Amino acid sequence: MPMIQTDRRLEVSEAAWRVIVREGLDRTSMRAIAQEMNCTTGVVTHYFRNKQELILFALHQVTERLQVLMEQAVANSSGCDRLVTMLSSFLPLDRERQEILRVWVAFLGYAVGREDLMVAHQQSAGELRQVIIQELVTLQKQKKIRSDINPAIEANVLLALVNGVGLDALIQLQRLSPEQQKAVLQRYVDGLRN
Amino acid sequence: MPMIQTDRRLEVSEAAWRVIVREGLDRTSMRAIAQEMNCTTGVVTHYFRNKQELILFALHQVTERLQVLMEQAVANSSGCDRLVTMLSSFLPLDRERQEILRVWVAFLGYAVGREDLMVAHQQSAGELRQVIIQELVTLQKQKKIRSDINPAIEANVLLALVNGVGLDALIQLQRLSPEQQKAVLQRYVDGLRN
DNA sequence: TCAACCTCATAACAGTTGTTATGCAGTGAA
DNA sequence: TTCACTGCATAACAACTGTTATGAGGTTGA
Repeated sequence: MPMIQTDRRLEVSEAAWRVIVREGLDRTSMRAIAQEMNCTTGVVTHYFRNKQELILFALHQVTERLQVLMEQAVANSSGCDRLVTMLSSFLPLDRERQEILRVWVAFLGYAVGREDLMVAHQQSAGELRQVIIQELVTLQKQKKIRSDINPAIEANVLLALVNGVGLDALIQLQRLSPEQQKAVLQRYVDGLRN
Repeated sequence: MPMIQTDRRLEVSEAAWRVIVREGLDRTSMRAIAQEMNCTTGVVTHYFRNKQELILFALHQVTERLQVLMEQAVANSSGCDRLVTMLSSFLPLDRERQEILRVWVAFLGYAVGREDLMVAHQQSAGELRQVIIQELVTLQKQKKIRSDINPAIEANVLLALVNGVGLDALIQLQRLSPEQQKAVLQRYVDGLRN
């Protein structure tokens, strides 16, 4: 088991992301990734035991980057606004979040029919859900949101809403504008207020 | 150009669906589909010019089946209940709708990085959106829902909600139960009432 | 009967896939 | 220096991919 530099693994993973967004996940071969890095498959196979490991690593980066975005939101606001900002991390409001969404969707489709990958998806989704639950519990203690709200359930609904709005931006030609996306989220959260 | 029996094409398409759900879209090869039908690739290539055509046909079946579900809803209810029933077609409440959702997600992920397939997705999503818009316009004329609602925008939000809730059932281990899914939809639509 | 056609099996094609083995340049430690 | 090890290129492997050509059996209609 060689000592492995995380930076280099990240480089491979990011190259994989670019190929996924540009060509699609099923056309993201070892050779395509290597070419994207201007090197050969030797690099890819050196840092990842096999493709499965690479895929899982790249998928993990989705959650990683989403959590970074959410933490930034936590730092810069409070109350219900903070919840809205956190959930905005899932909306494709800028180039970065659009890319995250596309990669996420590509992996999700790829996970259909592959139980192991779907489980990995469920785990990362569960982590994000926990963050939202925690936030809802806090808001409820502060009496910022209604007491009849069940945080565990409401977290699912909130994530469903932002994921759905994100998908809308992907699949609808007459899609919601970024402002409308934010407005939908804002209005729904306002409905939770005390 | 041979005269082609639609029934046989449907058989191939349905076999493809089963393979997609069981094995994943990228492992759904011509040979796998043929094997699912207990015959050889000769059948598949006979009824479809190439794989692209097969994929598009199978994707079209998603919209087809969703529209059938929605039409059944239209026939059996009226008012806001009808809207709820129509939108319930997108929720994975039974085996059939679960299968539709999985195939839909598989195709969507497959469409990332393939502009032509994404456009096909957008077209079918647009069709479904039109149905919802029409229903909202009707409800508004009947003064069943608020007059400040913009049907064109609200259709996106409603579809985003049901798609998001559907995804929740796929990716969350602690997912919303079918009853909770319906309740979320019902509560949101109630909020549109006059 | 015979010819046209639909339906499908079989086989071969070139290209791509993930994986593995091999080897070479560089680096740091002994 | 010598030895081990990292980082990576190269090449080969079998398996699998979509596509295409060929032909056989059955049906239909003249």
